[in-house]
Amino acid sequence: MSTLARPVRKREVLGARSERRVKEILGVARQVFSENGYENATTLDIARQAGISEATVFSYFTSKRDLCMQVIKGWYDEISLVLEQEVPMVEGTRAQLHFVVHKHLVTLMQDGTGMCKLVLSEGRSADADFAGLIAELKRRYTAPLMKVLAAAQRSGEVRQDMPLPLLRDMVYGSMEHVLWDYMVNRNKPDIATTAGQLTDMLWTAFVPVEQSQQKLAQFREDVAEALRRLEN
Amino acid sequence: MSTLARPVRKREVLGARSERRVKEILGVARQVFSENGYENATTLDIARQAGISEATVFSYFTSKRDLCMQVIKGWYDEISLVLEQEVPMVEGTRAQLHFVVHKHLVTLMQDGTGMCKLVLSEGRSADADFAGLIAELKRRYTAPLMKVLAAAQRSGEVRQDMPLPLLRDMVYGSMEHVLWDYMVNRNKPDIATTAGQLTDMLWTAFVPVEQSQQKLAQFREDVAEALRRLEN
Amino acid sequence: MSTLARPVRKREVLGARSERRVKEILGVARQVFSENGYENATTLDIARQAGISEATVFSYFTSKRDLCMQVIKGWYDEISLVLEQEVPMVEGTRAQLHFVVHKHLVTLMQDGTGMCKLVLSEGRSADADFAGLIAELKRRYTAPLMKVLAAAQRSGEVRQDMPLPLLRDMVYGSMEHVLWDYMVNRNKPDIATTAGQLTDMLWTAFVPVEQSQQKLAQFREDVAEALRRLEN
Amino acid sequence: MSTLARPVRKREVLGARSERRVKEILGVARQVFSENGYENATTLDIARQAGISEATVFSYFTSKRDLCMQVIKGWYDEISLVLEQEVPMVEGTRAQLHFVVHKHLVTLMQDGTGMCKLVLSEGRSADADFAGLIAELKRRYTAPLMKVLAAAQRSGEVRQDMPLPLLRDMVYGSMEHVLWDYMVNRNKPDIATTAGQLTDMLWTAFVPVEQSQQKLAQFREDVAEALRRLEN
DNA sequence: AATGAATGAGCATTCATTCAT
DNA sequence: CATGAATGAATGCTCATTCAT
Repeated sequence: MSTLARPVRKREVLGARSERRVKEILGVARQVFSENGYENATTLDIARQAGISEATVFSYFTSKRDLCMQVIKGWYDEISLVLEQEVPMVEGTRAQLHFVVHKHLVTLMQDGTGMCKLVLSEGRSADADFAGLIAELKRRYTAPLMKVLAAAQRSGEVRQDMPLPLLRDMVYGSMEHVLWDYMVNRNKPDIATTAGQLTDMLWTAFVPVEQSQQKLAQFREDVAEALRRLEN
Repeated sequence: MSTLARPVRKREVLGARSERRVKEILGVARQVFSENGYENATTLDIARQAGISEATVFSYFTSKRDLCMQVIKGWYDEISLVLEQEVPMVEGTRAQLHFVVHKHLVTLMQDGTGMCKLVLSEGRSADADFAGLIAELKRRYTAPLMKVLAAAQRSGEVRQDMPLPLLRDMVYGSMEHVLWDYMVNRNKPDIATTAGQLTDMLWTAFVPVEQSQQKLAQFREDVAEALRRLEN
Repeated sequence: MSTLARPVRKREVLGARSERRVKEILGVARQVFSENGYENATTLDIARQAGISEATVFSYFTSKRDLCMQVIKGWYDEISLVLEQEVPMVEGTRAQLHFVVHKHLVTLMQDGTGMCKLVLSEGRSADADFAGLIAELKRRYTAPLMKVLAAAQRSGEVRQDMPLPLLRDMVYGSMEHVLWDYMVNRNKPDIATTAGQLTDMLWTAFVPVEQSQQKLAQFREDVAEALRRLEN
Repeated sequence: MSTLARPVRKREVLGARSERRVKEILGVARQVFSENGYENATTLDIARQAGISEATVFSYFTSKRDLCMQVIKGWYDEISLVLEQEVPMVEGTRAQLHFVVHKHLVTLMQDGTGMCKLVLSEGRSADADFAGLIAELKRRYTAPLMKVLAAAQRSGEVRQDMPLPLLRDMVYGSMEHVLWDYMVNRNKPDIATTAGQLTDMLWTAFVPVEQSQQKLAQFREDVAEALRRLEN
């Protein structure tokens, strides 16, 4: 099942020209895969759009699946790198959350929804390797925000009674559905506005409740206590 | 809406036996499609698992696509019906939100997430009909909650400065990611707990900020006033 | 290969109701076959248009091929019968030729070219039985004209230096192409006019040459003889 | 004219080897199609007989239909070219008619009548493209004779009171039936003889009636006059 | 290094035909 | 007598992948 150790001779040592080729192919493949999805994209299509032969594609990548995985990995690496570098430059937890949300929406929206579809749809696949890799990439991609939220939880700036993964799911899940809506219904919302609104609500949800309902509860407790004393 | 008018050999469902067959096939197909996705599922596989010939499958469904659409529709119809009936029986907006969240998680979790995958993956598809149908089904499925939230917005119980679709996206998006997590990492969370936490945060996010704070302030004011009078 | 002696029980003894059924089916089948050709006609289509089930069709006819053969035979029988009865009622060889030509064109043209196509196209088929039957039917169909021409040849009214089959081929071949033209190009000529012109030319071709060129040749011979004598 | 713009895997013929392959396949296909007719010929059969895989066939031809069309076109092109070149080399209208008739009979007879069957049978077909192409090819094929006849009509050498298409139909229709006879009954006539007889009759039918009779009368007159003078 | 050429393995779909009821 | 139901056997067509040159 695993695609290791085939007796096929594939290029391993990459010269400068080779490297350029690889990038060329990856570029085209990203486009083709994101436009058609994994199953409906064809290696021929990729080769033709890259101006090379199918055989050449297969001399740089062991299989269609391999190529697709590299495409996805490349995309994640790029965007992850950006987040890793830029998130720390933003000050304040809320601002960082906003930054991540905004960046995510902008990036996936401008990509024409292609990569979004690809990652979301093909992220599963019966193939375990595939799914595993994606999970790992996703972990790296969401790490910057996770770090921020974790720290905020430790400092008490964010609710501590909620599991961190749940917070993450709320952030990325919400955005994903927004994007999905855009993809399917083709009605592009104003990114800045949506990012603002989303951040607003998310932050409201994340902030410790003692600042609102919990405080109320506490106060209610105090009053109850006062009443008890009073009755006595 | 778009089925061709060819002299199709498709049987109209008439007798009781037919109906059973259709359900049988739909059942198997749901399984196969949700396990492998549309593209990787084969009609032969479905036929074999149903213990019938491929031809028989095609005598009840005009095409693979048709079959898949009916599978998805059937699944949505089931769950939509439940929601439509039960949501109104729950009292209070927050409780209704909690009910929907809990139901959704339970249903998809116990379904092995297969249908979830299928719907999410095939929701796009190059085919317009397909995507259109799914969009419609989704609309019906989310309608009960949407009604609740809309009413709550009108009554001021829920923030009015946020677009309704965004609220919906937060609810369903968050849940989807939770399920995704489960699917990929196979770590099944406690559904009741997760549903509670999610509802908690969502509700916090939805409730008008001023309202909760105002309420708090008002309450504090009232109590303070009462205390003053009492002490006097 | 031959379709004899299958253990299948087919209806043999036909009651009055059965006979009606057979005719009904044959009527519909003629339509369907002539509209779509043998290969593209389906037994389902025939059954549906006859308002019965496929199974019923197969209880009256052993196979699709059988049905088609009977259709063709029925058509030929009808038109042959007419010719056999009416041709002798026309007086004069030329008039009889004209009658046959006109009848043939009218019949095939009004039939919407369907049967024409069917007979002409499916007349061959890899099946020897099929082709054999058609040949026989054709023989009967062309017999009336053949008789007329044969008699005319014997009486010297028609050239005797041409094989009778060749005369027949000219008559039916010419007409067939005229019909073909109509079928493909959809430009319907005036039947009466075309029949007249065709008869005119055919008759001119059939009439003994001594009445024209042969007479001339004879005359030339005479003159040559005279010249010879003169030179002597 | 009507080939789809899908990302077809069809090879463009480039090298010498490709060209050979194409011809190889076309050769086999001509055989298979003409033996079994379009519907009963299978791509697998063609591939096997060509000693290659089905996939290879489909890499040179977009579809079965495409392949068949090319076969027919190829055949027509060959024979059309010959006629276009050789007919003008023959002198005299009658001789040209004879040449075309003879050539046609020889060609189709030696071809085993397979192509004849194919063209006749598939000339219609529900497919408009197909029928259209064949009509065009037929037009080209019959053009040389048509030109000859048209000129002859203009010069008065051939009857002007008959539509040109009718003349054509008589020529090709007659021949077709002769071939049909051969095909079905397997009695091969002597081609030269048949060609002569057919030409004789056709020419008799085409030549203006008055002309031949007038010529005869004129000739008789002239000779009589000469004789009178001579005798005096 | 690059590719033209070839293909094995599938897959959805069709349809004449059978048979239990 | 009629048929609903079921199917075996084909068939056209696709595509990732290999390999000699």
